[in-house]
This record gives sequence, structure tokens and C-alpha cells, in this order.
Amino acid sequence: MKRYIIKEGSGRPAAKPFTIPYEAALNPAQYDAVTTLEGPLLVIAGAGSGKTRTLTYRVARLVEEGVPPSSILLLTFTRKAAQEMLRRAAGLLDQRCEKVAGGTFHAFANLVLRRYAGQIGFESAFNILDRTDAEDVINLLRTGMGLNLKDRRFPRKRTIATIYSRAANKAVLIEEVIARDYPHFTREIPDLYRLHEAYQRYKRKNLVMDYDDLLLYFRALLEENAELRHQISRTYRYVMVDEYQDTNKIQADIVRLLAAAHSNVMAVGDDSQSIYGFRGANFRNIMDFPVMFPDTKIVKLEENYRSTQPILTVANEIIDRAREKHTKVLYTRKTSGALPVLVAAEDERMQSRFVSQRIMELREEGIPLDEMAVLFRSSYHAFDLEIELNHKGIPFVKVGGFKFMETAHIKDLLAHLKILVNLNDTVSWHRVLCGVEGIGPKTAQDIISAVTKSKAGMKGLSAVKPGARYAQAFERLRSALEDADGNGLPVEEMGERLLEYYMPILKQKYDDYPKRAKDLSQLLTIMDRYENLGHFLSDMALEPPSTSVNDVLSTDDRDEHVVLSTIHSAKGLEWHTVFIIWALEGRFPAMYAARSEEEMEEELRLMYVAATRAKENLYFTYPVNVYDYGLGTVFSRLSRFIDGIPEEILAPWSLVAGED
DNA sequence: CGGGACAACGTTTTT
DNA sequence: CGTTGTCCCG
Repeated sequence: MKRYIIKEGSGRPAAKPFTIPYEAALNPAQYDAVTTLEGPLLVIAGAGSGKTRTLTYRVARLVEEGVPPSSILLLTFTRKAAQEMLRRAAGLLDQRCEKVAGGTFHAFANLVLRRYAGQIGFESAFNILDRTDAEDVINLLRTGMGLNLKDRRFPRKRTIATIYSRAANKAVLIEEVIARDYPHFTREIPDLYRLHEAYQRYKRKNLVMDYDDLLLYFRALLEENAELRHQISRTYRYVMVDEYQDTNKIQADIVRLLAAAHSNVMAVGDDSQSIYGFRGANFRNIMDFPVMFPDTKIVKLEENYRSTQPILTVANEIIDRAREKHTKVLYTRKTSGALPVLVAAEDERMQSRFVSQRIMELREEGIPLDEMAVLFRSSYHAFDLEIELNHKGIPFVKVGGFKFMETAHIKDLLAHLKILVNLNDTVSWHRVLCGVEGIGPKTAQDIISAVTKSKAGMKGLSAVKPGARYAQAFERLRSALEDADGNGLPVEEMGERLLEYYMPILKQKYDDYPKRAKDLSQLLTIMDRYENLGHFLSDMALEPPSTSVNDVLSTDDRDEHVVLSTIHSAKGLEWHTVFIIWALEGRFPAMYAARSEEEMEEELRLMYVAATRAKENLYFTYPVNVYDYGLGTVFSRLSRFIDGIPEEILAPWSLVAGED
């Protein structure tokens, strides 16, 4: 096999002039990473150390060296991150950079699997089960197996899905997950295994994959088919992986296999910022990278360009408390700046008021709203603040937590579309049929069997003899589906037909249907951008619109707004001013984290990630009095991650009551 | 068998 | 607080 080795004097035109001034634009470590193009490379990139910049320049460099963009693969945590980097690279160099293949592991796996599904006994028209779909399947199967009889305390569908997914992502046995995290379900292990087998069978038979399957099948494809592995590996001769600390075992395997033909892999990550352990991510992947690729060159980026020294000092103080020692020390040249502040508010209302007032004051001082963010551990922590911001008329977007795509009405409409792509998608059928007045689980099951048996595709619906109670409604469904299914309508039009059908159901089901109807027409606008229904559906599963319903409605991206975000969704981002709310025991760290030391360590890293998002101003706030369901109002305790930080580096503020 | 009404539960982060 | 499970009536 032909090998490409690009070295000084290897036949390439030497001393090629570059249009981009790499050396001037980058610090020595960054420059080193950007110009090391061949062989395994591990970049340990501290928070704010110009990781994105480095990746961006490296893409540009590769392209400028003459590497075809289509042979570069950039794996990132979100598609947005990849697009942003490629857009910037294109800005540095030219449009060619936009042609680089980029996206998430899941999206890339999806892409490859669509093409080679046949190799693993699948068809390429598989549908993707999102988390709730997967739970629905499990629920259906569980009921079918009689595992929900009431004398048992069998885990809920959500728990079951979590157990299966954790086992897959951590590459351990189901019984190990149960022993570790759910010992009280030990006696259900045999049934959980039986159910798991049924679940696997179901997915295969009905041509659906859940998120984990995408990775597992992709890995299997690469592992078992040497020829294909080399073909793919040769196609993507330069692989870059961002956020490597948040990859799991399966993803690490995939990286190894993708690099089989060339070992040109660059992994970028920061062990202090590993926050996806619950998803099977293991920051030790970073340490293992040099083991996986023995000739790995390691570059550390330790100069922070984002934050002032006072902010960095507090951040370092936080991460210093980690049990696991980390690989680098950050420093900055921005030596001056305001001290981070710790604000004790009387209660949640006061906390919200403080944040919103401070936002308005800073706005007065000329800080744009989009340079401010409020971060929190869990989505619901922001509810009260959302009310307050609405009240004061401060525009905001909320990122993370509640999913637009997971609202019932969106899922309903998508289910109708999914069966157009994959008739075997029983859960979607189930959802669609149960929406028909007069059809319940039992009748739905009968109809699905009849359609499947007829083997006539959508026409099989005509073979069903509906009961009198629901005949009329059923006929409406039948004609809508056949209409939408019929000869090559544009994607958006299929949606329109089905929405027309669904609208009366929506009105009947929900009192707030006007709002939901707006969501659905919003969805149609998104559909309009697609030529292929399957693409639309997999995108909705893999890269759904990330913001909440309210925001999807206001499409003015240019409007200035404060960002409210979970810390997980704030990864990689930065703002002039950052508020971290609910910095108290039980919330942050979350109560559940007390279960194990690893989880507590991850909470600590989460706090570190939050703090290092700030460029100039950093506020920690917490309410002193907290309302607890059972106990009424109780005193809170400051988060252990913040408690004990000296006043010289974290200024305590007390709030003075004033008029609102 | 479908569907509505009510009780109970547990409550994170995301592809 | 909203979802999930259960019960009972039509």
C-alpha cells in the first residue's frame, strides 16, 4: 500500500510560501500543534488557551499544504462547533475549508452507516431512536413480556434505558451497572437481560438504531471489515478530534480504527474539563492516547487568553481541590481585573433580582447583552430567573435542558413522518395510531400487524378493516398518509399534508394548542431546507435545534440577548460576564453526586468549566434560604467547591435591600 | 378495550 | 411540577 509521508525534502516543493502568517498569529506551542501534520498528536489544551484557534489554523494549514479538504475529518462535540471552526478556517484561507468533513461522532457514524448498512445486515433506511423513542420501545416490550405486573418493583422505562445505555457506553456488563448504581434491582437482573435481548431483536427487526447503536455498529463495521476500514481510513487521511476528554471507550476505538491506515490523528482535550462521565466518557482516554498511538507527540497549551488573572486564580483554586492531579497550570498576561464576587442572596427571588439588576447595570455601562451569561447545574434552576427576566423585559435565550424536539406535539408530527421513511418503525406507528380517537394500544397493535402482514407498504392500510367507532378518523389518517407518501412530494409538503391531518388532533389534545401549532409551523420551515426526508429526520435526532420552544419562535438571531445555559451546553463558550447561580450544596454539587467520589469530582470539574467561561466578570450567587418540598424553608450551605476560598481572591457581597 | 381521572413518584447533564 | 402508573367507568 502506498504511504504518504510528508517531510522536509520528501519531494514536495520546499519552502512553499504560505498566505497565512502562522508563526506570527500563534504562540510557539500552538504553532507547534498547527504545523505537526503527520503522525499522532495529543494537544492538552487548558481552558481558554486558544484550542479553537489552533484547530482552525491547523485545518487551514492542511488545506494550504495541498491536502484535499474532503480527506480531512474534524470530529467535534456539536455540529455547530465544527461548522464554526470550518467557517473561521475559510475566513483565514478560502472556501475550500468549508469542504472539510466535520461533525459529531454520532453524525459521522450515521453517515457511514447509511452507506454501508448492508454490511452489517441493516438497511440504510433505518430510523434513529432518540432517548424517548428508545424508552417507548422498552416500555412496549416490557408490557408484552408481562414485566410490569404490580407485585414487582421493576425499574421504570427511563431507568432501564439508562442502565442499557450506560452498559454500552462504559463497555461493561448490565449486571455490573446494576451492582454499582442500582443494587436494589439485583433480583431483576435475569429479566433485565431478557428484556435487553428483546430490545436488541426489536431494533434489528424493525430497522431502528438508538444513539449507542450508531457508535457500536460503526465500530463493528470498522473492526470486522478490514477492506472497508482501510478504504475509510484512506479517505480521511487527517483526523482531528476535539474535546477528547469527553469521548468514551467506543469512540476511542473508533478513532483508533479510523487511523488504521495512517496514524494521522490529532486529539485535543483537557482532563480538567471532563464533564460527560455520566455518558460513559472517561478522561483517562487522554492519558491512554499515547498508549494507543505509541509515537504520540504531546503539546501543551497553557497560556490562557480568555480570563483575567483574578478569575483564573479562583478557577485554579477550585480545580486544585480535585483529587486527581491534572496535567497543566494555566497562566495569563491579563494581570489586572475585577475580583470575582460571591453573592449571598436572601432567597431565590433575591438571587434572580440581583442577577437581572446587575445585567441591566452592565448593559448601561455598555456591555452588550450577548456578552453576558447565566450558568447553572440543572435546567430547572433557571425557572425563577426566567420569570424575572421576562418581567423586566430583558431578552434572553435558554440553552440546554428542556428539548424542543421532545415535546409531545413535535414527537407526534415526527412519528407520522418517520413511518413514511420506515414502515417497520413500530413505535412510531404506535404513536400515530394511538392518536386516532377510539384506537388504543391493543387496536394499534392489531393494525400494525395487519399492515406488516400485507407487505403492501402504505397501501397495506387499505387492507385494514377498521372498527365502527374509529372508522372515520382512521380513514382520514389513511388518506393523509397515502397522500404524503405518494410520488415524490418535497419534504416540506409532506409535512404540510400531515400537519393538516394532525391539526384537529392537536386542538383536541392540548388547551395551549395555538402555541404548539406555532412550533409545528416552525418545524415546517426547518423542513423546507431539506431535500430528503430521511436526512431531515436523522438531523432532528442527532442535532436538534438546541434552544427552547420560546426561542425557536423568535428567529431573530441578531437580536441581542443574555444567554441562560446549563454548564454542559456552555462548553467551549465564553462571555465578558458570567453568573453562576445556585452555588450551594445539594444543587451544585447536585444531591446525587454524593453517591460516589467520581461523580463528586466531575461536579467539581463542572464548576471549573463554569468559572473559566468568564473573561472579565465572574459572580457566584446562592440563596441563603431555600424552599424544600418536605421541610419548608431551610438554611442552605454554600457549595463545597466555593466554601473556604479566601476573601482576598473572592469578594463576598451582601445585598442591600432597595426598591425594585 | 379506550380513555379519563387521580395518585404517586423523583427530580441532571446529552448524542 | 410534570410525568408515569393505576384504577375504574362507559
